[in-house]
Amino acid sequence: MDIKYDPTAIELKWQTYWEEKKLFQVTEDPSRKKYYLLEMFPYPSGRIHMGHVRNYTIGDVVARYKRMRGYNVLHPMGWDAFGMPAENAAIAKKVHPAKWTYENIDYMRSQLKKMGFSYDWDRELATCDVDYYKWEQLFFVRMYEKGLVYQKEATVNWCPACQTVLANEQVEAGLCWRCSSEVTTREMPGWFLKITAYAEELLEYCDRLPGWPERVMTMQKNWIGKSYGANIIFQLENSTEQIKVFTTRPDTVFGATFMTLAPEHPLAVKLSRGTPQEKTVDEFVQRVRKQDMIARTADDTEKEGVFTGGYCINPVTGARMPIFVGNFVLMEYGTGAVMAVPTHDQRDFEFAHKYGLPLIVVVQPPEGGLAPETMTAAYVNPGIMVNSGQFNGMDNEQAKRAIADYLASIQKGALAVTYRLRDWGISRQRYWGNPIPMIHCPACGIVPVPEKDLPVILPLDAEIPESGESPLPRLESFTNTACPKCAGPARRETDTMDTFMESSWYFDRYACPDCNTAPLDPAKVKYWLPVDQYIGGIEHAILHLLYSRFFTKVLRDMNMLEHNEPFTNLLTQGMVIKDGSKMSKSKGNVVDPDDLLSRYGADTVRLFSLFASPPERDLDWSDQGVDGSYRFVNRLWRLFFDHPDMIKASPAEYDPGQLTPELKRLDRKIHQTIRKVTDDIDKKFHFNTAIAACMELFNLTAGLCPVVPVGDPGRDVIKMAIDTLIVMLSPMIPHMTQEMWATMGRSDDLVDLPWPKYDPERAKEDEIQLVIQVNGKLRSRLTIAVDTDEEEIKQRALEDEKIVTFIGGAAVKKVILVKNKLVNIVI
RNA sequence: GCGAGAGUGGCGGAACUGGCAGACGCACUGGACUUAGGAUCCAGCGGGCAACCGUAGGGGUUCAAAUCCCCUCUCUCGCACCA
Repeated sequence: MDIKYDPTAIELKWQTYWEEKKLFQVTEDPSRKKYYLLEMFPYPSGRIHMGHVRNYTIGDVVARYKRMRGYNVLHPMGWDAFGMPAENAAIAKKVHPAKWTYENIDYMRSQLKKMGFSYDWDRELATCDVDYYKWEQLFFVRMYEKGLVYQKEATVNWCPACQTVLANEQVEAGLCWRCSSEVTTREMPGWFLKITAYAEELLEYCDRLPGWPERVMTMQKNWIGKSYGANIIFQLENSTEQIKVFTTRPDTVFGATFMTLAPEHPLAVKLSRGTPQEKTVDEFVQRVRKQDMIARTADDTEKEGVFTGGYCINPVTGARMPIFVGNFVLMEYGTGAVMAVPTHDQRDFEFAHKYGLPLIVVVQPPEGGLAPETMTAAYVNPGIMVNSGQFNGMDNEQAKRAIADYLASIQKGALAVTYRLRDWGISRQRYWGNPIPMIHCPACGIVPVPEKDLPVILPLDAEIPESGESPLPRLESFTNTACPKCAGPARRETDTMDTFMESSWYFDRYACPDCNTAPLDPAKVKYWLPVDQYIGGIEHAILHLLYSRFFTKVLRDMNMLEHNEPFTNLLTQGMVIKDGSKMSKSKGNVVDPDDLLSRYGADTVRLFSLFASPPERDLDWSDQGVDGSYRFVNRLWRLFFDHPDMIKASPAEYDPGQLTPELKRLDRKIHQTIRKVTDDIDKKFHFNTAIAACMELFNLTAGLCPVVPVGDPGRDVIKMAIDTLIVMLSPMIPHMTQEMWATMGRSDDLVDLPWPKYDPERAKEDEIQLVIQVNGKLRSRLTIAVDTDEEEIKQRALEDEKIVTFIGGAAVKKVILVKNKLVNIVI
């Protein structure tokens, strides 16, 4: 027949067919098991990159595979469409963020379609659509009513390049998560979501998500950072005021000899008022607070502090403790005040030495001998209580509880738990985002926009100034409004929401994208959610995944949905790298999907993305490797189209018992390959080994094809092998396999074909190459029938010519036989 | 520093529960076909002439170790003054 493989034509043909037939459109069907497969939706930056190609190819194979396994598969796609780059483009290219965004979406959608992904495009959504973001405003107002939203003046992370506030999660090692600029701090009002109200549940459920990678769970647990300890109250000297501290070491309170406050602590400056230290303290506090996040949290920043002039009283010893301000104490954690126990905390130890403060040992190691004069470092291991009144002699672990109880009895403290997790600051001083539906009234204060007045529409007639600042505060048509309570003149909030808000519930909305009476349709959400398999990059291990878990719980508590966790299984795929590093313009190692598509077609690109490495590992992009995949695809094509009899309909049934040995081998290989491919995809998503197995089957088939003449009954086995390959490879290379299928005159769509089954009997080997070892070293082989009698095997092994020479005259000490594997003769 | 993961040919990567190390692919070498080959097909391909040696290095357990245990080294990722 000699038909040249022309991927572009074939791919367009089938993509059009799929689209016109709406083959991937799905609806709820209670009679079938659903499977919700989701890949993280992209930011519409302009064009898709290789990371998307890989992520979405992996997802598409799983979606198509599950569908062939009989599931009703939901596989949607959309756009995370609010965000800074649109504003940057507006300045650089003089194009409105909306126009820029929607044009990008159009182009990227066409790219995804060219890849042949099986999305239900009818569910497509863009988060910058009013019909999407208006519901988020409703959530916001309801959360406000539930006390989960509040505004406060706070020290916030500020990215000078993005000119906006960042949440704690969005600062990575002191740098902005998006642009890597150094983050500074600022005092400003902002809106916060009370994610801390869910800290305990978020933590607890970490252990109930067995389908998540261990390391993601660990990162989330560490981020939430639960610590057990106690709060302890210290009375100020000559004052009724108190300082509360949190400590994980209540057992060491008898050794607390001074106090350290965060520079932001209200008492820090107050205590020095009217003392000789006033000026020093003010200067110190000012200096530390001005430092950026990096300098302040860097490893090598020296611990320093100043005396405030104030004292407090140790509640158990009555000792007078000087109060310091220290640069290493964080206002955000605990209470912003630390009781310092220099003998049992390394930081306090160093601080005490620097400023000549007293040391009292209160936990003595089992071997004893710990004394303040000879200590070179804090002792932080377990031990026996000393210098601690009635607690002396107690094991220090027990003393934690005992001392906390004692403090409670004298009303000076209690057991306490503290989390590292902070509330989520969601205010962004940006234009291209979801407006926060709040109104500031000079008379009534903060008033939420009533639900009936929602949505607050982001005005599209705004122009972004050269400076990059948000135009909203100066846009009077937007800011001027009437107070919903008193009808007096009022001003709209001009901050917009963090774009992570939109990505925290888009997966719910996919279940009911057209619902226009409510954000979510409970019945549809109940059918589809939670997501069975979520796939995306590890870079969202905390950010997006933690926020989404939080949102799910909030929406659950608003009775919008019923499940507790959004993603049952999570696959974090590795990066696509080239020449040893991540693809980037500056390195000049970027591979453009469009180039690949025009040169090789989608099937080859998909195949290589899957074949080059298992999904969770980084993928090393290799141009020559792509050639290899292209070669395989061509060989498959030719084996089919170069043999006219292959093109004819289905193979006839044949009796495997009647086959020649070599064809029987092929029949066996077919069944073994189905088993292997099914296992690899189902259990581990290891497409690379699944494809390798298909290649093996192909190689065997192609080798046999010329030696089994047309008309020979054996052709049916060959035909069966090709048929099976087409079906099994169809999730990976859907276009060409469908073309081959149709060429055979078959009218079914491969996506709806049942996944092939294997016959375990036919997959069984009847002969085994048994390995014979002498003292654990390979010396000979023996071909035996499966399940040959053990004695017979031993006998034959010992009689083997090579083995006889190896053993020589030596006495055989032992013969170990591993069934159907090997014989090891020990001499 | 703490925590997690990884280290296998020239390269990407295979190897079930300890049982033939290197599947599959790339690169490379030789050959065939050819005006030509960056197409295709066939053969070879860890090192060593060999005995043998080989899964980062060293020790151990075992009849048998890439796989289990101990020590060391290297790389990647995460956390990093969290009281």
